[in-house]
Amino acid sequence: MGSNNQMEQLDHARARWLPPQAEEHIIAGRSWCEKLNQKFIALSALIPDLKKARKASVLEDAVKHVKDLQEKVKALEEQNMERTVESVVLIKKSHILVTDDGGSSSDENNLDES
Amino acid sequence: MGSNNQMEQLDHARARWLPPQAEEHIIAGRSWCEKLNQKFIALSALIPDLKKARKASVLEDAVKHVKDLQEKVKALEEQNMERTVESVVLIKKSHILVTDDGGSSSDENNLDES
DNA sequence: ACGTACACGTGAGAC
DNA sequence: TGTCTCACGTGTACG
Repeated sequence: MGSNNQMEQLDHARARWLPPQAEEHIIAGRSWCEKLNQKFIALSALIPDLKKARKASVLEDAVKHVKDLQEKVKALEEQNMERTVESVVLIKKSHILVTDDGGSSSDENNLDES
Repeated sequence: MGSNNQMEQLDHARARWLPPQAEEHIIAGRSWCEKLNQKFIALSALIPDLKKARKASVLEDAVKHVKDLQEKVKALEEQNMERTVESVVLIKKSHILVTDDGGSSSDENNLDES
């Protein structure tokens, strides 16, 4: 039988011969891909309620989550400022009550709480 | 020009003929890749101080940024709780001062400010 | 000249 | 079934 040609070597599993340089290129490409995948996994681990293990979903949900967190930070900062103001107002009020010297002649110290 | 054989078609720019099915597969693969790239861009737009426009950097810095934001949220929540407690204490104190019924019979209302 | 980063073609598997 | 998703090989470009 005359089947001992090159085709015998490069059959079922892409085992064809390559110059060592090209093989390193192949390995470089593969490990780059694997590295990216690890980072995808690392990112997806930080995202709550990740439905689908798809790359597109990881990126999409990462965007949503970052936006949510930034909103949350903003809301908390505002709330925090309110609380600070409230404390200051209360302290001032206490001071007024303690020293008993406030509010009789001025109209800007009309402090009401809701 | 007598060179109108198939070689004319598949010359310099991979313009070889393909069955329509395979061509759709090619287009599917390409648009999937483009879609991912758009999401990469969308994510990188949310990340401050992104040095390099590399996919690996986007994923890495996204992880860092999410962690930073989560820490920030936690810190703000704690601070907010402190402020809330402070306000409550001040309100209670004010109430005591106003109603003037505190401290004489109970030892747990010993509120001091520093 | 070598390594890194990437887009695309493509085969395979999932749904 | 046809579509979607992905890993990998590979050509290309940049440093």
